[in-house]
Amino acid sequence: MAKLRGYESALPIALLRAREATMRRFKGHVDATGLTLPQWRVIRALADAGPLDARSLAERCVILPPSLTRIFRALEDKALIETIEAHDARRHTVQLTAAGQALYDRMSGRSEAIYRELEQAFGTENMAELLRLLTLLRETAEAMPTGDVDIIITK
Amino acid sequence: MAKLRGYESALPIALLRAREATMRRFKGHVDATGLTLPQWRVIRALADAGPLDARSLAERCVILPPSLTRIFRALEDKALIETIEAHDARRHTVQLTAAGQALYDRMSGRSEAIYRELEQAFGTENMAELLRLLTLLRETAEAMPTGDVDIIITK
DNA sequence: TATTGTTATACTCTATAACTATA
DNA sequence: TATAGTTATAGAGTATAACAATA
Repeated sequence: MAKLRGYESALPIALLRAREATMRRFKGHVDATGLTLPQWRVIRALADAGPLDARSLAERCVILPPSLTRIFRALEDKALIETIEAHDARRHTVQLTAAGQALYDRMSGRSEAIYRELEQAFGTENMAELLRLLTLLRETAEAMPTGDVDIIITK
Repeated sequence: MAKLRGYESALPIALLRAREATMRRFKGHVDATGLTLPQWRVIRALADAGPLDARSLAERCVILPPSLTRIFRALEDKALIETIEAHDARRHTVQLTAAGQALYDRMSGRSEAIYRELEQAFGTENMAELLRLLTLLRETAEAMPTGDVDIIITK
């Protein structure tokens, strides 16, 4: 049996470790808000895109629906988001409150500074290329058949 | 206050989403072993590098020490790893058992096939470049001062 | 009937501090 | 004294299935 590529260069692990090393730089900054990282992703996604429903947030923030339900509750308790009524009453759509937007605004300057520092050390071109490849990889993987298909077919 | 780069292109989020999309392809495969993803990372790291102590595994597998203690217990209960005595009795060093190696061998062929399929769709050059950049990013981030320094200094 | 979320439930991981053992 | 792990503990996320409400 052939040995797998070296552990260090296995793709999912390289992604995990790169993320861990990067996040470490932002972590204390997010901790200071009293939010967890998934909660912060929700705030940020809403700041970027405006009101979103649960499905969109679950996908963009990589959070499962049951977790998202709890996160909605936590963020509404903190008055950082609020539910708005949608045309389709099945959809749970939320948006930032003024307080949520203010929190985001306070954070964004510092986040940007951390990012610029990292970008400078890593190289502007490297960063641009990495972001391009990460997006392309995601789109490629999402476009591929799931691999569970054969199980479904054999039923 | 300047708006952050778009949510989609934020580095930690791009890393997370790329990993999620990639892992989805391997997930069912790992599930079939009855191991969790962190447990599987430990098996794989040991298969790649031979006996390792807790500190090395925690770092390579991105697992906190308390989690690792439990994972050692779970994998020893399954007889996939075993503890070996080290020169420094403080160190908890483990290695794969024959059963652990056999499990890894059974998995590696299928893992490699999934990887090749993804690599083909993504492009061999893209994959090589992405892995290079991920490693460089991690090394760059790890080499930078932690950013907590100013807090320490101000005390 | 299909879709959108929520609830229920069990398990694992995260995270921090305190503690034990060894060097 | 410093280091390596483990234990303790609280909390959050993961994951699946079952359910409720709406389309």
